[in-house]
Amino acid sequence: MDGMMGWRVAEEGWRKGPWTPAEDKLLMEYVALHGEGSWSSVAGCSVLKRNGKSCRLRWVNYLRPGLKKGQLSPQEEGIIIELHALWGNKWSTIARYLPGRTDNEIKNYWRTHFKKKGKPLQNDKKQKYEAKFSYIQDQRVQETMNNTTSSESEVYDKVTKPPQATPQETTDLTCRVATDGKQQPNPCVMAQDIARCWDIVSEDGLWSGFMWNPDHDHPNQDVMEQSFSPCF
DNA sequence: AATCACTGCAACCGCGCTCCT
DNA sequence: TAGGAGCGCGGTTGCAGTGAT
Repeated sequence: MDGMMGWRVAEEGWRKGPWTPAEDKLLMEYVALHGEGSWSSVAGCSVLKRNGKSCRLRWVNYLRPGLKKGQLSPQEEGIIIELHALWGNKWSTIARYLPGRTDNEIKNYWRTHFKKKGKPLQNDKKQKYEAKFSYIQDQRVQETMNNTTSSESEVYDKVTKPPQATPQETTDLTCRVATDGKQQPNPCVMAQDIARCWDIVSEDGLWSGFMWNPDHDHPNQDVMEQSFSPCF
């Protein structure tokens, strides 16, 4: 297919370009057998002529169980707008708050719908959201200032920046430590932000439902409910 | 019906971070 | 502590599909 599709022939014998169903099957069998991770060993353990990087990308973006296919809902669109206004191009971070969606998908969606087009309505909406989120961030800075001895700049960093993988921040506003020891954004903080923003946005009639409607199935519903329930 | 332009999306690339030796 | 390997992330590329002319 490489030649047919016009993709370059890979160096070192690796295949590149679109994946075939047979390759997908091989990769799924490999993951079922060995689990996720250890992507560099895929080539050594299977007949797949793909490098580890390619395998990981294919798995994460297409084969992983629980992935949502199809168009993003208006709710998801709203979440992306909000989180992008807050964090910028931290696609993987944003993706954590959209179960079943990948960073690549969100990135593509943003580029397609908001960066390129620049439709007046969408720009208006985005500016509106950004203005309101700026207001919320200011409020949170004031609240945090009242509760800590941090300098204003430090507080702004905590409130506005995406979570960084530094141990010091694992107990701060934006991070928590997962059971595997890795830092994760704290969904509670985002829930509060989004819930408050939700109130504001709802006033405008821009959105029409709960952000993650419990009536809607999604693969990580238990985790999401567990994460968000203390905040609402 | 043919051609062109635009859009959406899958996949690749390079860089930086983390972990292990 | 330094260096290498592996992994994850963000940016970019290129193909396929679709609508407009």
